[in-house]
Amino acid sequence: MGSAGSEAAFLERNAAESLPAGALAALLEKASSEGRQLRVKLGLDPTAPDIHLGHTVVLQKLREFQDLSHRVVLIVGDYTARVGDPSGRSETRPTLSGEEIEANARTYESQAFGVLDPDASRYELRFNGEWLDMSMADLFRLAATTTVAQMLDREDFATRYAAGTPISILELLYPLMQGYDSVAIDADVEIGGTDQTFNLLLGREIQRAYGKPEQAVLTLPILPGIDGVEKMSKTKGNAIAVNDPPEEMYGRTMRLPDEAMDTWFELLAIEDPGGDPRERKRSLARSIIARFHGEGEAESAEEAFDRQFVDHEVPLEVEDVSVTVEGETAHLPAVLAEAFSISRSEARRLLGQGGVRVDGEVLDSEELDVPVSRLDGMVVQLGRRQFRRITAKTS
RNA sequence: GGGGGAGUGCCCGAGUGGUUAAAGGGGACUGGCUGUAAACCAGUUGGCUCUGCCUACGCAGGUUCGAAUCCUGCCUCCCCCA
Repeated sequence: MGSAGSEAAFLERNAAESLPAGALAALLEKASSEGRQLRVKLGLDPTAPDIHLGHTVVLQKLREFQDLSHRVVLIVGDYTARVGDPSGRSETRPTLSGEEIEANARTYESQAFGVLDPDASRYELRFNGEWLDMSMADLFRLAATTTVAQMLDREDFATRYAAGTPISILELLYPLMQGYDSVAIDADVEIGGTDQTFNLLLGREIQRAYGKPEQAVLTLPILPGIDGVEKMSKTKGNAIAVNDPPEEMYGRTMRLPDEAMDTWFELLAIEDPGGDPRERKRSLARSIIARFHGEGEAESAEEAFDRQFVDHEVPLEVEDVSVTVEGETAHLPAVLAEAFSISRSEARRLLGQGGVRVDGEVLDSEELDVPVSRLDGMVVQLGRRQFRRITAKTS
């Protein structure tokens, strides 16, 4: 099985697991001998339209399949999203309207095309409402495929169950719906992070229950966020989104702990130049920006970074804000609160901690009322990395 | 249907009538050091017209000079029994 074997090895090289063993190679072989494409599935959550680096790890893998001329099927979980909050206890996830989901999906899609090949012969986008809007009878059939014991095999369910944390029936239904997606689109392969292992494998069970061939499962390691520990996610604030501005990408990458660099280089498939940690990280940052914004942007982001954090100068581009003042004196807490969208109390705290600068000079926390001329047209720095150019506007 | 337990600040988690804006930890933020890394040191982490005032311990009432702490109703969750 020569080439199919080496293709499998290539695809599996940076994967966490390829299950069951040998299945992927066998599928590639079969596809090649039958002259057909493999259908490679990825489900996505339409509540989070912005793609971050963590998503790109999986997308990159899909791209590799495409480059081997297989077909990627992205599934938008519009139906599951409309049902509402799956994890009963996480912050109320607003149920989205059809239009919002559609819009999110399109945003996601356009961002994903930064990595994926949009060619229609190798790409397909589907909404699972197409088949999940099923009758009770159909749901019964689906629900009968799996036992509670099987569900409790999943580690997070088992943990939560043991800890007495609520698990809604709806949540138990989610893996089933995801598995049914594989039935509906005849998935040959499904890809996901290692945290999806259970769901992906359950998809096999469900396919079998419906008399379909079982998909191969390829899991990829989870990319840690810029805290270097937790899974990258927007809500945890440790993500770098592919459409973040270059300067922000650069700065956020530089905050990555050294220990996480190896993982990032490997999972993002960026060449590691070696050398001292600082240079490696700078190179990592440039490569990330180059990938999503181009070489030129990478250069200028680095220059902006050096200017701001190595030379400690005010950035070239600073956001302008106009702030309302009364008369000739400005009340600092009020001005800062308005300019940076924080509370006045927080502004006072920052002032007291020496965290506010005007033109590089720390503001005296004793004087809360200053002449307007001291602020008007000046660049105010809050903490280490927030800058605003203030324009005073008399009310 | 019955019995028991629980709901505290961004998160976890102490506190069972008074000096509690609420211990401790985590996270986050600020300052120092530095490579916007790690480690470490110091501090902050409800709001405001800020040497004080207001609002807060699931929700709504009540008892009391005084409640997160006691009582009543409601909501939510967990466990056990049927």
